[in-house]
Amino acid sequence: MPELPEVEVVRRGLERHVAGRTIGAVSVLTARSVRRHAAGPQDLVTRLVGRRLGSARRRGKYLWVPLDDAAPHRAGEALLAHLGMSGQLLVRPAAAPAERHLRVRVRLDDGNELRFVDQRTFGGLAVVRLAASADDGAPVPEPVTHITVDPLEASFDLDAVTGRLRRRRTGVKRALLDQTLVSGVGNIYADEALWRARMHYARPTETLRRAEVVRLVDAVRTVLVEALDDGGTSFDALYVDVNGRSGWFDRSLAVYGQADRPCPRCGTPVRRDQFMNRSAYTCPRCQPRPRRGRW
DNA sequence: ATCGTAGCCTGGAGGC
DNA sequence: TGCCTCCAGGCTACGA
Repeated sequence: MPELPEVEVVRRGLERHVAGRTIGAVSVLTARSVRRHAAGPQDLVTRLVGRRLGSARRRGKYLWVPLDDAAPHRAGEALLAHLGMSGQLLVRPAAAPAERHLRVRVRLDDGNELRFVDQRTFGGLAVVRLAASADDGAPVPEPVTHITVDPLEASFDLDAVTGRLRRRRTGVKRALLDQTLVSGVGNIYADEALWRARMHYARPTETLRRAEVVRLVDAVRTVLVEALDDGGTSFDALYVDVNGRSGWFDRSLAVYGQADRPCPRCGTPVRRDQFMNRSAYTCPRCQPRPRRGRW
C-alpha cells in the first residue's frame, strides 16, 4: 500500500530515470486508469506526445512530473499520478513483455517505457494544470490544491498542524488519515505512529493536550522517515527488477498486520479491531482504549 | 461547516 | 478441486 515513503521512493526513481526524457507514443490500455483526466484518454495522449518530462515532485501521496513545452498555451501542465492501492510506475525497456495489469504505456526517447501498472485500478494518471496550493501557495496540480503540506516538506508547520488537530471533533486516527490535516499518512503509518506515541486510535482529538499532539506529530514524522530510509535502499529495484517488485512489503512494522504477535515494546499480543470498515492495530497495554472513545 | 460512510476494484486466502 | 465469502484501503461523493 503506497503511502508517503513509498511514493517518495517512486519519485526518486522517476527523477533518476525519466527526468529530461521526451515522450513518444502513448497508449492507454485501460480507460479507467485515466478517468481523472476529464477530457478523456485521447486528449491525454495528445497532451503527452512530444512533451519533455521535468523533475518529479510529490506532495503527500500525489506524484507529478511537470511537462516542459515550447508551446506557451501548454505551459504549466503536469503529468499527475496517484498510485491508489496497487499502482506502480515502472521504467522498462519498450520491448519487455507486458505486465499482467499494465494500464498505460508511455514511450520515452531512450528506448525505455514508463509503465503504469495497477491491479485494482484505484490509482490513475492525468494531465492537469498547476495551480496555487491552498495551504502554502506552492505550485501543485489542480487536483492537489486541497492536500496539505506533508511532514517531510520544509514548509511543514508543526504549530499549524497542532492547532488544526486540536480544533477537530473526531477520533485521532480519523484525523491522521485526513489528507487536509496532515498528508501522506495511510492506515499503516497511522497505526505505527499511534503505537510509537502510545496513543489509542479512538482518542477524541478535543481531549488532546498540546504536548501530546506534538508527540504524535513527531511520531508520524519519525515513522515516515524511517520507512523512507528502509525503502530508499532498495528503490532502484523498482525499475530494474524483472518482476517490477517494489520491496516495500517486508519492512519491519511494530503493530500493523501483527495481530496476536508480541508488541515489540512490552510483549503484549497486538490486537486487531474493526475500524472504519478496515483494521486498526494496537498494543492493548501501551495504547489503552480511552474511557470515552471516539471513532 | 463538519463529520461519517458507501462504493469503487481485483486477487489471494481460507472455509467447506 | 472448486466455489464462495471475506479482506486489503485511498479517495471522492454524498448524506446527516
